Amino acid sequence: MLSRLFSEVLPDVQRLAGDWVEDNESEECKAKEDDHEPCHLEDDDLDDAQEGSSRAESEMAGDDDEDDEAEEEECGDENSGDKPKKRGPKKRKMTAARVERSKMRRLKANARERTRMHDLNSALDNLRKVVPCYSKTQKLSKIETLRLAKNYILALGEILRNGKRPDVVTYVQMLCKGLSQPTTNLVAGCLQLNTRNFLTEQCTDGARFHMPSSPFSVHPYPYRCSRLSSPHYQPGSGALNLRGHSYSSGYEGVYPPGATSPDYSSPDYEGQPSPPVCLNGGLSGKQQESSETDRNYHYSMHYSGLTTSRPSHSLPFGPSGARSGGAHSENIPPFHDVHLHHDRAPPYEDLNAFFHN
DNA sequence: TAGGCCATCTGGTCCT
DNA sequence: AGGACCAGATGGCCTA
Repeated sequence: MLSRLFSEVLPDVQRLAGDWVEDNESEECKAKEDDHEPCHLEDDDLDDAQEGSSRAESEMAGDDDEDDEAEEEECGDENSGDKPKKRGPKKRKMTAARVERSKMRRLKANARERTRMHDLNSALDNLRKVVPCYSKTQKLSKIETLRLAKNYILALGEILRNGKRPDVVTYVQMLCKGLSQPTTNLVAGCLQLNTRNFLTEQCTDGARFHMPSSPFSVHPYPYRCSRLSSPHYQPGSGALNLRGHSYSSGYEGVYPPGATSPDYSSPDYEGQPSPPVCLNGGLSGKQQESSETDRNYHYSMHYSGLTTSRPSHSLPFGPSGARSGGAHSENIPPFHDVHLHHDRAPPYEDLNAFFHN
């Protein structure tokens, strides 16, 4: 909470800090003018910064008391011995003023670097929002976000090349290639949730869902995982293991819910959180740990402006967050705000149309 | 406590 | 000359 607040406020703070640095610099300039010293950085300052930063650092510690009279003093002491004189520009001692300027440069550079990293992170956040699984509370790590994004691109490219939709399992496998087990479980869990949501919606509500944007094909047979069909299968305990081809629950061979796709062609689309499917509800780990019969997950589904609640929705996935990891970590986030994006894949028809244009 | 992830600082390099 | 970019170091936080 604090960190989020901090991150939101930080840019402003940084701007303020930047102003502060600027102000300090100008104040410093005033001080230097008072001392008859030019406030602009001199060549030797740059030299100090570029060739002797470490030296500056070391001298920063102790030379602060040095007065400016010594500034023009050459470093003759180090050459006073038998050692041959060093070539190159003569190094000047770090005066207090130069140390201050060096500090200021460093502060400004730090602020720039922070801003740069924040920009990078916000771009990464935008990327998180457009890859198939998105959660505000359980963010994918940076590296996993990049891997998933790469897989997503490759999967979509594969769809384009083959001209046909992959089945869900294949799609999940493509997406999860190279991902860590927790992330694999998270993504697969998201996809399966999506699938199951659709089932529930359709069966209990008769809701009319279209899946124009789903890249999935109907699986020729209801997929049953080995674990599910195994007598040893314990509901709720099954970790998805896509790499081992052990899936904890059935991909029922249906389309996941499609949704009103955002206008990706819109220039102002910047990876807004996907509106189509939003899972809310008590899916936190602690709740799920309560009991087997308590695994009646309530969630609401936002779909084209429609919000419904569905009780008694059983999940074969265990609880835990993206960071929980572990052999049985199903890495299912609390689902307070999980957004599923795979339905954002371009409609097959659209892809074809695009292909033939 | 170890390991993963992250933010930040820092110095070096390259570019304009 | 200054900024962007990069990579290493460091310390904090969180979870198993």
